[in-house]
Amino acid sequence: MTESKKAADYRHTVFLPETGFPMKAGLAQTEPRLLERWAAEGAHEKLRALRTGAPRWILHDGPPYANGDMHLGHAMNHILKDFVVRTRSMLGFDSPYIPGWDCHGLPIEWRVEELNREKGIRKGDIEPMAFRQQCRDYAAHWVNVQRAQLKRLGVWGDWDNPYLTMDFSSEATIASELMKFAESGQLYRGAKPVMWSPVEQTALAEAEVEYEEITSTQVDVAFEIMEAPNAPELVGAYVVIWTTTPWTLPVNRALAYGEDVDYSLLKLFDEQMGGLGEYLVATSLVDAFLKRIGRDGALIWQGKGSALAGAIARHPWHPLGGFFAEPRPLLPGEFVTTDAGTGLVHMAPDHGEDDFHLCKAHGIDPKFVVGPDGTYQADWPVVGGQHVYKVNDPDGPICSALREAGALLAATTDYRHSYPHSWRSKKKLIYRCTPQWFVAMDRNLSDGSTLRGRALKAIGETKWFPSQGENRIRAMVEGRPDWVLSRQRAWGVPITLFVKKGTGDYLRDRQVNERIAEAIAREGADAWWTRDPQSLLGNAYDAGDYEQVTDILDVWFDSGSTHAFVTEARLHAEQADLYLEGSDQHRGWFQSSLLESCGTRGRAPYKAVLTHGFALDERGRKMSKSLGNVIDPLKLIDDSGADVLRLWCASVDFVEDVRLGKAMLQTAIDSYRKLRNTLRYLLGALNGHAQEDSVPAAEMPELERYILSRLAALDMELRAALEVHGYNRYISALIGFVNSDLSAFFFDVRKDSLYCDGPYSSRRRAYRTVLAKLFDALNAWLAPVLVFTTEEAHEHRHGAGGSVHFGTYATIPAEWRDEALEARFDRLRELRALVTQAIEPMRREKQVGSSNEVAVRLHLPAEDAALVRSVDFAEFCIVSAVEVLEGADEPHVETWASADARCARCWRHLPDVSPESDLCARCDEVVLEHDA
RNA sequence: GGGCUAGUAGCUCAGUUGGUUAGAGCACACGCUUGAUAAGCGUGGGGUCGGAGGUUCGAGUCCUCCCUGGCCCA
Repeated sequence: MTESKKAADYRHTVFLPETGFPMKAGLAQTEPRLLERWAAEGAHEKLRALRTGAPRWILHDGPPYANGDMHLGHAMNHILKDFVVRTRSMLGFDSPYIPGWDCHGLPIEWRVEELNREKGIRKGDIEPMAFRQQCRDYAAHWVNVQRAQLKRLGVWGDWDNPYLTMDFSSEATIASELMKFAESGQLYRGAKPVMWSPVEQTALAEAEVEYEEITSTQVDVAFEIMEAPNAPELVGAYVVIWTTTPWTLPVNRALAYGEDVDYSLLKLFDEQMGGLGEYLVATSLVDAFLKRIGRDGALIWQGKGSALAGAIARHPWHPLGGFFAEPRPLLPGEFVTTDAGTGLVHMAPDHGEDDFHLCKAHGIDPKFVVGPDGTYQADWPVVGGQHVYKVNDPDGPICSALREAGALLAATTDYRHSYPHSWRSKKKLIYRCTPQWFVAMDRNLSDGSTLRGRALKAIGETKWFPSQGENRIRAMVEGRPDWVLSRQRAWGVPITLFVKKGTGDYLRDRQVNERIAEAIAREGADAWWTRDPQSLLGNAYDAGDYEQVTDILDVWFDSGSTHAFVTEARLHAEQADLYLEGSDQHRGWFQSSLLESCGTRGRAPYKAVLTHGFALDERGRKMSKSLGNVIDPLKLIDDSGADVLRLWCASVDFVEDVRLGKAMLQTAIDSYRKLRNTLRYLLGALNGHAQEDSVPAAEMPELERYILSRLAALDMELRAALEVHGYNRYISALIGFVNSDLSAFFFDVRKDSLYCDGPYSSRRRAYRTVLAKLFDALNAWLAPVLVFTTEEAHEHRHGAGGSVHFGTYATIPAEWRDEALEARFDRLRELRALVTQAIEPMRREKQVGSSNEVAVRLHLPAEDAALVRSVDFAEFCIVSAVEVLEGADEPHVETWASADARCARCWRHLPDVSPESDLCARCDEVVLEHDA
C-alpha cells in the first residue's frame, strides 16, 4: 500500500506523452471539416502553384459516364488515381489531376426520353435541339452529383474545371479529330446490318429490343446446283434451304453450309410432277424435312459439307435475268447448325449479321433494296413497292412465284418462335443494312503503315501494368474489325462531313473543317444543325451539291479524343505518363484512345497503362442488386470514413479483382487504428520537443542509429514499390515497420527513457530526435493514403496553415543505412525473443507480472556474448538485470525474480534503489532537477 | 464456346531461376501491464498452398485435366 502511494507521488515527475490528437478518429466529422478547410484555403491550387516548374508527371483521367451515383468501382478507381497523383507529388513532381466526364450517348438519351414519356411528352413532340438541351442538362446534373461524391473521397484535383466531353471546346476538338481522319482518307462509308424498326423508321440498340413469341411462315425452297467442283455428282441437284422470313428471299445472294455437317442427297417423287429431282439436306434433318414436305425420299448420296466447297447454285427466279441470274455461291458458314431447318441457309447480306459477314468475306456487298419504311424499292421484281411484312403468306407474291418456278417444297404459317420487337412500339423489327461511317483499320496511310500496324507498334512501345495487359489488348487490336463510327442518334457530336451528291465522296477541305470547328467551339455541336450549311462551306462550294451527314459519332470516339483536349490542349503535354482504369477498358477507352491517337498522331496518347480489377463481394461474386450484395461507398464513408476506404484500396492487390466484405473492412479499420495510434504516440512523445534539442545522428546511441538505418531501408523499399505502382506492397511495408520495428521494439524499449530519463539527457534527446524524423517520414508516407488523418496529425505537430500535402517525402540520407549495424541488431532481437519466451513460464506461474521484475542469465556462444555486452541488454529486454556467461554452444536463458528493490518512479528493480527515497540513482537525480 | 486471368492460415498479402519443418501483419486464444489505457507488450494455436493426376532425388513453384470465380467477346 505504501509503495503504491509513493508511486502516485512520483507520477507527476514522469514525462508522459501528451497530445490533443484524439485516439478516436471521428472521421465522419473530421473529414468534412478538412474538406471545408482545404476549399476555403484553396489548398489544391496552392499545391499546384508550389509545384510549378517541377518535372511534370501526368495521369490522364478516363471519364466516367455522367449517369447515376458513384459506386464502389468508381470510388476505387478514383482513389487509386489519387494514390498515383499524390505519391508523384510527394516525390516532388508537378502532377496535376483534371477529372472528366463522358456526357454524350445512348444511356442518357434513353433516360431523358423516359423522363419525357413520364411527363407525357412524346418523341416527335420535341424539337431535336431542345431534346439535346435536355440531355445536356441531365448530364450536367449527374456531373455535379458525382463530383460531390468523388470529392468526398479526399481526391484532390481541378474539380472546379473538370473536362466534359460536352463542353463546346471539347465538342469542337472531337469534331476536329474526326475531320483529321477524314483529311487523311481513313474514313469510308460502308454498311452494316442493324436492328431496324420500320414503324419508327429508326435503328435500335440492343437494349431497346425485346423478344416476343410470334407465329411465322416457314418455307422450304430449292436452289439448283450448277457447279460443284468437289462433288460433280451433285450438279443438277437442289440445295434445300429453310427460312421463317420469306421476305428476305428476293434479296438472296448466296447459300451457306457447314463444313463438318453430314448431308444426304434424296431422290423425291411426285405423282403430279413426276420425278421431282434430287434434294440435298443435312442428314440429321432428313426426317423432319420429309415430314414438312409430305413426301418420301430415297437416299442416293452422302457426304460432308466440305464437298460443297466451290459449288454454285442459281436463284429460282433466275429466268428474270439481271440480279436473279447472278450465280449464288455456296459458302462455308461456322454459324450453320442442325438444330432446325435443313442445315443449309440462304444468305441475304442486307438482312442478317451472319449473312452480312460471310458475304462480305467473299466480296458480296449488300444491295439496300428495302427502304427505311420497310418497303422494297419500286422497281424490284416480284415484290417491288410492297412492305416486307405483307409478302410472306403461303399464297403471297413470294411463295406464288417460287411455286411457279417449282422451287417451293413446303410453306406453312405455323412456326412459333421468339422474335425481336421494339420496346417502344412493340412492333416487329427487321435486320436491315444501313450506311455507316467506318474508320479503316487496314488502309494504307501516307507513311506506308496502316492504322492497325501503327496501333500494334504503339502497344509495343507502351508499358503495361500488369504485363499481361499487353497480350490482351494486342489480341483485340489484331482481330478487331473496322471501327463503326456512326450512330443514328441525337445526343452527341455529329459526324461533320459533307458528302458530294452523286459521287458519295466526302469533302476534304481544311478551311471548311476549321470553320466547322470554330462554329462548334462557339455554339456547341448544335451548330452543325442550326447553322446554314453554306456558311460552313464558304464560297468555294455550293451547299446544293452536298449532303450533310447527320449521324452521331460513337461516344468511344469522344472519350478516345480526350487526350487532345486535356493532355495536349490544357496540360500542353504530348503524352500522358499513365492511364489507369479497370481491365475492361482494354476493349474500351485504352483502345479507342490508342486508335484515335495512332490515326491522327501515329503513336499512343500514353506512355504506360495500369489496370485494376473489379470490386467483388466478400465471396468473390460480382455485386448486383439481385444478389443484394452491393456495397454503397457513400454509406461506408459515412460509417467508417473515407480514410478507411482508402486504406482498404491500398491494402489489396488491385491488379486482380478485389473483394470487400465485413472481414476485409474490419481489417482495414484495425490497421487504421494502429496507424492512427502510432501517429498519436509520436505526437504525444514529441510534446515539448524543440528543434534545438536534436542530436546529430553520429552522436546517437546504436539503437537510434539502427532505427534510422531501418528507416533508410524502408525508404528505398517504398520508392521501389511506387515505381511499379505497388501500393499494397507500400502500405504493408509501412504497417510492418510500424508494428514490428517501432511499436513492438523501439517504442517499447525506449519507453523507460522517454518517461523517466532527465528531459535533456542525451539518450532521451537522441530518442526524440529520431521520433521527430519518424513522425515526418511516416506522416508523409501515409499522406497519399490517409489524406485526412495525416493532415489532422500535421495540424497537431506543425500548427494550422500548412498542409502535409504540400510537402514531399522526407529526405532520408543514404548514409543512415548501416547494414552491419542492422545485422548486429537483428541478431540482438533474436536473442531478445529468447528472453521474452523464457519469461513466459514465470508469468504463467504467477511468479512475476511485468518483465521488469525478472533477472536473466544468458549462456551464449562467444560471438553472441560480445554482442549482448555491447549494449544495455537489460533495457533492451525490459528486464531488471542481465548476466552474460560465455561458452555455450547454443544460446540458453535462465530467469528468476529479481531480488532488487523496485524504484518507485521507473518501476525497474535495480541494485541502486535508495531505501530512503525508494528511487534509483537515475530517478533520484531527475526528481531533484524536477523539483528544483 | 473462345481470349485473358485468379484461387497460399478467419482477413489482407509475401513466397526470388523447383531445394531444408510454407512466412508476415492483422484477427483469434491465453497472459502481462494499468504511466500510449476503448491503448501498449508477450506467448500460443491455426495452412492436405482450389481438386486430381504427372514430370523430378525433390513441386506452393513445371505439365495435363477438372472445380469455383472475374473481365472481355461469341
